[in-house]
Amino acid sequence: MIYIVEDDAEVREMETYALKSGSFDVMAFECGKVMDEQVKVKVPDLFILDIMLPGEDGLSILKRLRGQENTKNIPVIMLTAKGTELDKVKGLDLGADDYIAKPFGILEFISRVRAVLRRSERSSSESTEALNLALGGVTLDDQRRSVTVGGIAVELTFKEYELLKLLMSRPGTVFSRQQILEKIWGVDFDMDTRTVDMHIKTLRQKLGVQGSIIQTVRNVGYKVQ
Amino acid sequence: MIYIVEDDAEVREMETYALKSGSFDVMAFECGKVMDEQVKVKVPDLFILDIMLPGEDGLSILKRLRGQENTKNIPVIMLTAKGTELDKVKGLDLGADDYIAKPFGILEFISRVRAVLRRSERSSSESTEALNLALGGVTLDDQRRSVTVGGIAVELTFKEYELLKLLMSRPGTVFSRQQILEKIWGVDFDMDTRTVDMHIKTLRQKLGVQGSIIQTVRNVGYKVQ
DNA sequence: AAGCGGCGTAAAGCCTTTGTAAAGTCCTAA
DNA sequence: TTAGGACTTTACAAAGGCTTTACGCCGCTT
Repeated sequence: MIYIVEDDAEVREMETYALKSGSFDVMAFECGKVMDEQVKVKVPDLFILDIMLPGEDGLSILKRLRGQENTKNIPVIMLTAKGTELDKVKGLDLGADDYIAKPFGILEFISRVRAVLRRSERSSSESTEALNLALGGVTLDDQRRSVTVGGIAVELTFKEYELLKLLMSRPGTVFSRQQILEKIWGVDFDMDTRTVDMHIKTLRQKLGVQGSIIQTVRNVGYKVQ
Repeated sequence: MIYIVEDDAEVREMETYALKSGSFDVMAFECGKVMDEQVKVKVPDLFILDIMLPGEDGLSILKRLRGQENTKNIPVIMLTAKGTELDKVKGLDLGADDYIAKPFGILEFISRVRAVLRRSERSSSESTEALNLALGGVTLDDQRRSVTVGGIAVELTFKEYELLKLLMSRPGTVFSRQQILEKIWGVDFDMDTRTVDMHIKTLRQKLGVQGSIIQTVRNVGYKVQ
């Protein structure tokens, strides 16, 4: 969810339209005051603030967001009119995550929103990252994207690696083929394929003697243990 | 190396003496202008700025340092005379790493300098600085910005060098094209481009037989090993 | 025991990803 | 302004993984 504060109705609708067409959830507000109410209800993933606003300006809103515990780590993109103003604002460095000068193209706009969200996502999940799994003689180092069996490195392809990582992330838990397809392959998949079985097979093969840690649960799916 | 800006000669010598006795390298300047010349020659590990200065004051210098690419991540300690002034300055939060109120004891001074440097070192240890890498027959000297293969110097362009440096900074770790674009090309890159592949190609070419240390990880990115 | 559905395995074609050359663009220095 | 180098894009070739197809085996049900 993205919250926008922009006083000009036309610009506001353009931005909303652009982001929605980029398949983001958007709520737009005319001023910071109105947005504050909504922030109490739900904290968004990103704020987009116009700098020039009647009443409280964007910089002031930014400062306030940075001061509140629940919003201080939410990324903020500032929008500003003139190039000269942009430099000045950047120089202030009040902790916005990006600055975009008007006028801007829709594609650039979406792309920079995406970039900020991507960075924020990564930095927030960095703590969760660096999982280092070990089970039996099998180890998985997610930093290096490497797998060893009994200390010997094993080369896995992309799908094989993702599959093993998924299974090892929850030892003992059974994953259905449907779940596996959704997590690794993505969304819609007509459940009439042997692809998962295929990759399970090559995985077991490559894991050698440890291949038996991957167990078939008939009529349900696969698990490791 | 620590740079100090302090107009009072007596205080300046006291500070210099204190730090030298703490086995730091120090250079002291009477005003920001003089220091600027030296910064062009070499960027220090820490700035210590007096706030009250004739001409350009310390806060202004600080703002300038934060605005320049080569100094924006260098820690800064601000020195100020009165306790009341100290609070005011702290409140401004202009991004200094520590504030010390005069008068202060030599030991406290040294210990706080040490603390700031320690913190900065830790945070910058992962943001690759001044690294001297070697891997296989490939060496990278970041001081001289030179690369050799089997002892023979190889000429790299800017992007090629940055790319190799990034990859070699974490041998074994896979970098996605997206990550590479963000780190070397800058932030807002959401585009679909083969530029990275291109530079990988020329890099491998220039590294000759050692080109194979750069490995493709299909569907993920590149790594060196 | 036979039938049935689920699973294992192998091989081959397809399709996505990557390598590479070459043309094009941008930037900088003369 | 022009020339040169660095960088980027384009287009096509090559490679490799992914998916499908086909068939055999196994366990469960009837």
